[in-house]
Amino acid sequence: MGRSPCCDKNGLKKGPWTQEEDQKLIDYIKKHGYGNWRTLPKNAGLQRCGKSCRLRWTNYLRPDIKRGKFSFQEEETIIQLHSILGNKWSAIAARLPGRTDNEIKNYWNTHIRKRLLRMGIDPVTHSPRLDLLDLPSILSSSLYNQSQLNISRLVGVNSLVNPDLLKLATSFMSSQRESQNHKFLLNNVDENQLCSSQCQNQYQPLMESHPDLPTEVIQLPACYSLNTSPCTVNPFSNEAQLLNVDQFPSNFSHLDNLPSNSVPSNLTEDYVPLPPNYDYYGSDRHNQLVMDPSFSNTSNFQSNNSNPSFGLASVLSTPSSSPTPLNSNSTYINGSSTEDERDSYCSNLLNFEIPDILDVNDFM
DNA sequence: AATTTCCCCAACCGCGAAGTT
DNA sequence: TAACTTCGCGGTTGGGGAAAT
Repeated sequence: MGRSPCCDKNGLKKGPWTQEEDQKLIDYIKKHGYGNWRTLPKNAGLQRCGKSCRLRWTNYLRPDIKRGKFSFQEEETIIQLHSILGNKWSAIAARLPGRTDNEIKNYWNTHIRKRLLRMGIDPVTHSPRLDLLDLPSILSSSLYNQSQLNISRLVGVNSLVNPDLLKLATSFMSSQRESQNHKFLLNNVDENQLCSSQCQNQYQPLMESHPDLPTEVIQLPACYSLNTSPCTVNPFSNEAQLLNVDQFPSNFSHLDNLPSNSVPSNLTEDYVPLPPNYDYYGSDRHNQLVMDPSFSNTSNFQSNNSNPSFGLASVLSTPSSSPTPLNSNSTYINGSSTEDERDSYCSNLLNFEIPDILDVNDFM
């Protein structure tokens, strides 16, 4: 309730900070510490509102801030955490020492999010999006040529995405590879009747409203990794999971029968408990965000991938409840027919539920 | 070289939660 | 318990630099 008065109304300065202002703020906080942001600017001799001072300090001047490019490790961690926490940037930042929520949010919106989209991964649900499958790029990758695509290990996707759908996606690729031997692919969706009536029903409304949408352009992540080089992750542990195109059903009606809220036991096998040192980096405001130990002790959803941080993957992705709709960001292309426009259709195929055993609140 | 477009990121805005009176 | 204050979070904006034309 209530709100602090706007800076404008007090005639306070806005906009970029000068070096002098920075120095004043640093000097004051060095001497007196921070807190009571409302009175701080006055005491520090700054013509700024407390909010602005706090933001400047927490996002820029704080001595423990790590500046510079995000490491690959950090990127992976962000993705994995985002799959669990959604747009809880402060919670994500709490687990990335030296990074601020603002920095992570910016990095997500400007880099990671776009990259996931290009890779055919829904940045909100962290699920592969069949509607975004970009087979040409996948097929051109050495990864694919080596038949080493390992969808089940896609970071952040492997846990709750319906395994049959992963098979489906894999099979799409297999089938397309087959057809590539004869001619350039991507024109066989209809011919091969790969889309079930269910799928077609989901396509239908969008296709009607956007007849120009290319039905053949389907994108699957070559690897849920930011590494653009061929993935080196383990191949499918069970090659049988890679369905041959010939085995692929002519329709997917069986998907209707799949339990939407079940997590196959084999999907939990890759998980080990969280490392015990899940703590944060100092700032008092984040101390409350330490990982709940009860979770780390009981969860079976920690990935055993090389990432030392989170491997919870998309177990607790932020599907429909995500506060940020796909099209909420400026990177979301509006207007013409784009890959983003295709985001909506068929996505229901990848819906999944959070198992009851997990309490999302443990992460908050 | 000039202009336009794109992209990034620091900073702002508004809301809700938590704390205080 | 209601009213008010303060703080923190997430979404958005816009200035400026880079890239493209």
